[in-house]
Parts: sequence; C-alpha cells; structure tokens
Amino acid sequence: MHAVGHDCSRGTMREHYTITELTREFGISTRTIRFYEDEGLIHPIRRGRTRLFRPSDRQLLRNILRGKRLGFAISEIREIVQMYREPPGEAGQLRAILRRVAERRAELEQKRRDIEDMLGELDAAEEACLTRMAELGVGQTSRSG
Amino acid sequence: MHAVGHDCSRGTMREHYTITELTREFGISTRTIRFYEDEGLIHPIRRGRTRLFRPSDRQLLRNILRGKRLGFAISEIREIVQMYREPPGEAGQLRAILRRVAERRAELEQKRRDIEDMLGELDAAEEACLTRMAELGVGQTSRSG
DNA sequence: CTCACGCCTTACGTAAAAGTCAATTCGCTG
DNA sequence: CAGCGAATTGACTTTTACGTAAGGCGTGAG
Repeated sequence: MHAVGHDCSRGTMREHYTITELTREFGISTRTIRFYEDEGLIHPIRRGRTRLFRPSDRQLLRNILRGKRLGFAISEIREIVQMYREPPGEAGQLRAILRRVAERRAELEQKRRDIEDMLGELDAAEEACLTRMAELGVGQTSRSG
Repeated sequence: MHAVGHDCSRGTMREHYTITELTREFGISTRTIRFYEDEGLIHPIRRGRTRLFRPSDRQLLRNILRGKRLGFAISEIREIVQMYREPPGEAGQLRAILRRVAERRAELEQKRRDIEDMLGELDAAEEACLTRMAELGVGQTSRSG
C-alpha cells in the first residue's frame, strides 16, 4: 500500500484519498459514493478515469452522511450542501438562501425536540425494566449511575 | 359529523378516533396508517371491520411519526415502540431490553451531535450570506437579533 | 328502496437508495 | 509481457414506504 498523490511529504494532511479508502473510513460502499456523485452531491477530481478525493471532498462526504443519519433525502442533502458553498453575488439569491437556512434550522430544531422526547421515553422504559427486575429480585449487570 | 364512541360526555378525553380524524390531525394518509398496522406498529380495535383508535393508539402514532422524522426505518420503530410496552417477566428479556435501550440512546445522542454540527454549519452559511450582502450594500429583510 | 359516504380489502405501481453482477481498463510487478 | 488487483461503467435487481385504483360492506338520509 502506498499513498496517492505522491505523498506531499511535508507532514500532516493527505492530499488525496481513493474511493476505497473513503468506503473503509465511513463504512459505506463504492456504489454509494458513485451514486452520490451521479446525484451531484460530490465532485471528485479525476486522474484518468479514477476518482481522487480531496480533503474537502472527504469533509463534504462527512456532511452528507450526517444528513443521512438525520433522515434527510438525497435531494434535501443536495440543497443543504449547496448552501455551504461560496455565497452568490445576487441579492435575490442571497435572500433565498437565508430563507432556506431558516427553514432547515426549524426542521433541525424539531428533530432536536423529537430526540429529547424519545430519550425521555427511553428513560421511562429503562426505569420500568429496572423496577420490574427489582420486583423479581434479579441482580442487574453493570449499571453506570 | 358526530363523535364516535357515543361521546363519553363527562368531558375532556375522546374515547375513540376514526382513521380519517387521525390522518387529518397528523397530515398523513389512511394508507400510511393501515400500512403501519400491517407492519405491526399499531393495533387499533375494531367495530365490525372499521378501525377505532384509542387515545393510546393516537399517542403511539405520535411516537411512530417522531421516529420517522428522525430517519428510523419501520423495522427500527417497531423495535423501539415494543420497548415502551409493559416489561416482560423474564430476566433475560429484561436485560435484552436494557441493552437495546442503551443502543438506541447512543444512536440518539449521535443524531443530537449531528444536529448541533449541522446547525453550526447553517450559522456559518448564514454569516457568509450576511457578510456578502453587506459587501454588496444590500439591505436585509427583517432580522431577528 | 336507493344512494351517497366513509371505511374496508386486495392488488398492482412507483420513487428513492442503494446492492449486485458483468465486462472492461489501468497500472504496476514479477 | 502476462497477469493480478483496484477502479471504472452500465445494467439489472432489491428493499422500503408508501400511492393509487378497483370493487365491496354498512348505514343514515332522502
């Protein structure tokens, strides 16, 4: 195994990643990454036909997967990552972005409330289980608190 | 239109809801609710073949939709809502539930981190837009802070 | 009685997000 | 140069989560 991008050698930051390196890092398949490219989420550079991913591509992929974990659709993620790019020069477009930022923020805050609620229910369920175990006189395995 | 369940009449809590009442309340289709029943997420009672939803069913549906908003699959939601039911009497099963509670909690905490990160990126994007607008000398429409 | 209305089941259709498989094509290595 | 491993494209398949259409039951109003 050797590094891609002739190993820039003055230290810390990799210049490029191969597709399989990223699949291993993020636990996804090459198909998934290529699919995201087809969908216009990510645009790796090419050496010949082989894809080379820059650190910024890697970061972008991280963002994409965050969106996925939160249940956003590809189309929504595309819209979201587009907002992270250099702001355009036209006032109307800027205002449009600001509006969408506000919308996404509202969605995320809803999701956050959902998480808090669900965590609360999990606490209740755990309590009920522990109570039941106490009733049964069963010793628990390794409790934190 | 009149109330189902001969209107228990001593006040606040509806006895039953029809399927279309719930679709209107939650903004989903009858197909969706029936699908959830097929998938074993919810078990309304029947009068003849017509489904009648108790307040607890309504609450359950609320939980299901929370799970959906957070990107959980039907199969995961089924597992989750099963944890909310009366704890079983067998110690092994209780321990299994406790384990799954811990797993789900970890997932939710991951999602919460994802949300915080994404909100941070949205803040950055908004800042960039506002800066750009200032550069362009454009007046903004209605800012909160 | 008939008709509309609301709910029911059954069955087929579909969009999204990949999985899987086949046929190639580089680039190196022995 | 033959071959092997890693990457590519393209096509087909699968799973999930419903949408949608077709036809039937029950009941309250006219």
